[in-house]
Amino acid sequence: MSKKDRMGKTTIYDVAGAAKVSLATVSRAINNPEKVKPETRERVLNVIEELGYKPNAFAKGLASRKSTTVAVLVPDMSRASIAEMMNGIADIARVYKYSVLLYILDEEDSSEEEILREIIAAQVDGILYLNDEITPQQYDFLLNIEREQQIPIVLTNTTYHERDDIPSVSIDYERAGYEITRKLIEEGRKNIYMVSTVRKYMVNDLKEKGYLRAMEEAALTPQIMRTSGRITVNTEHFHEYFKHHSVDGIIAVRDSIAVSFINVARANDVRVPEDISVCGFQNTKYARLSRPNLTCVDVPIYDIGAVSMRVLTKLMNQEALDERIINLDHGIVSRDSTLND
Amino acid sequence: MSKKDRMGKTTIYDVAGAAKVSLATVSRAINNPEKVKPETRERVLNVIEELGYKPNAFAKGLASRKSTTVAVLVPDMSRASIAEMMNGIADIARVYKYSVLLYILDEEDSSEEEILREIIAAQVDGILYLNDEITPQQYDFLLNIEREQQIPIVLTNTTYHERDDIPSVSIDYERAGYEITRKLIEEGRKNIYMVSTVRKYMVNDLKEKGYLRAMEEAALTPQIMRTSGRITVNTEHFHEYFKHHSVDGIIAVRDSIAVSFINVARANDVRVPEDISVCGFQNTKYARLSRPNLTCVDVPIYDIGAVSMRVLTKLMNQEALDERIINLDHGIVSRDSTLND
DNA sequence: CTGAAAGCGCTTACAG
DNA sequence: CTGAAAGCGCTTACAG
Repeated sequence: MSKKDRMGKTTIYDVAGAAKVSLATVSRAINNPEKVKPETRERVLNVIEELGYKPNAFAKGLASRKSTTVAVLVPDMSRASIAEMMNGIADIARVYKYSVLLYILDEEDSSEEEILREIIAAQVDGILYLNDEITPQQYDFLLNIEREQQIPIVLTNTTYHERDDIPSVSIDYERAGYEITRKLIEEGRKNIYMVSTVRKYMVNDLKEKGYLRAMEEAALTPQIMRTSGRITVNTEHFHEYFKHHSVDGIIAVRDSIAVSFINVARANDVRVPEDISVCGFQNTKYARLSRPNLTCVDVPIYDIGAVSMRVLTKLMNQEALDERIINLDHGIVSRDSTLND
Repeated sequence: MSKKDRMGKTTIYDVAGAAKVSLATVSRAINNPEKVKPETRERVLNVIEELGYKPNAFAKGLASRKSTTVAVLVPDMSRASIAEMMNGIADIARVYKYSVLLYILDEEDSSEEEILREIIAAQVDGILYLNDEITPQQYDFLLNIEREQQIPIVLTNTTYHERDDIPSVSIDYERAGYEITRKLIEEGRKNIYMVSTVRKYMVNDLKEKGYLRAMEEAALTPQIMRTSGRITVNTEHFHEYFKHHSVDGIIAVRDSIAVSFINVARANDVRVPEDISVCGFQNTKYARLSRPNLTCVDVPIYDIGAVSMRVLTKLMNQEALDERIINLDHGIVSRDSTLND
């Protein structure tokens, strides 16, 4: 009988039998190798290899009360940042042998609370929370889960004001907003608008704050225009703007919004970057496919995912964290949609 | 003690005690309501509600040998199509109360086999396989899993030649390739190139087949250029092409490749669509952000995800399938990168 | 329609 | 360093 033929059906008893030890020893050889004599360990491990044995995850979870599973709670998956973050999360999860349960928040599906209950029932060891529209109630609910259920949580790519009750991994969006605004100011731009979203995302809030700070410092009038994320809606909205406002700088909270804006500008015979500087946030593929190429804040999305998963593993192991609000470094990529003297 | 305070810690014994029945009855009230007297059921269900009881997923999985969990195996998550498919999958999974375990195939991480073993150990009830680079060995391995482990599998957004041993949900990419090629031929294009990928994806293979069929039918010489998916590499590659070839039509297997091509064309003073028609596949955001807007095959990505999850639920319930190779309808969106008389 | 009991495949004190 | 045994929280024949 080849390995394949009973792949996955082998139990710990089979291994114990074949290795002529008790099942307790098999368990130890796997989970606490240092507690079993090298020869025995060797023998057991060989049998495991030979039989293609994989512990039954349910039995293990039930007995140990640990699942080696984490839940990742995300809003709409098709946002470019989320997908790339998942890559970072999955890679690190794999290194630390955690499985990833994916929960996608549905627009209509009102109840995030219900999903969190599900997550708890699933007995996950930790939660990665990627939703950056956090209300005070949601924050409290999360905090309650962390405290009562003893399930560690990490906020990924967002922070909640300055609170560190729940650790977070992100970049300093306020500073990034400030820096990119400074850049346009130094180019000599005066009428710099920030194009943000109608919906209130924590991260966009921070970008706005940084923008406001830079504008005020420079004694310029800040102007925030709010738009939906949808291309057609934005397009119309921007057309309207060109009729009624004079603008020479645009900072969009997302690359794709910046690209939409560039398209409308050119359709209105406004030259980018001669007449107007445009920049975005994230450094996605959109930025490189746009003409002119988009200047933007470079957000290390993959790393944010990876690091937050790493932080979560530490929490799950009861290890102490050096800092609870972790801001990774970001950059600014200067391309052709700004003046860059 | 409020509901929240022990959310998730309540066991079936607590419920049984409070409802004054045995745990067997509680279990039945949940899983086979018709087997318990209405009054009793009512009482039990009320207690469950009151205590905020959620069955422990591990105990349930261990005892029942069913996990109500499906594994989704995907290549690189950041491909636009994958993310959107996940939305469809997650929505339907939620409707049928399945949890989704996410497994991302790593470039370096050679061993897909190893991951599949993990998936089996996780005791999933079904597998959605979204990887469209299938080798004969991989197909056999999957088939073996389906047979030996009795785990239903569905191929999502791909098919394997014409085999239906493993059901698949996709669109008819061969036909789509044919149709989009016909479109350019009808515009009067003669030197139509297909830009495909270096790596061999099943779906791109099918697109190529359709392209070849249309070209041969029209007695035109088919020319396939293979490129990587990476923007910088493509850009250089395309520049080279303009020097040495005369081209008046381009069908790219992905929107983003088409957009790269448009950019290079314009940089070489080739007008789109006057001098050359360009089209892509998928109808992503790239297509709408590009200038000119990109004509492309419209692939119902969300639906492909949703339907394949639905098909999987049927298989997991031992329901019969009307057809094992399901091709959803696709469309062609005519925009400004082609002539569209 | 309901309950007592075995069993799912592990982990983990407890002895030795 | 190793084994016997209890227990994790459910499901499911089997009786009644």
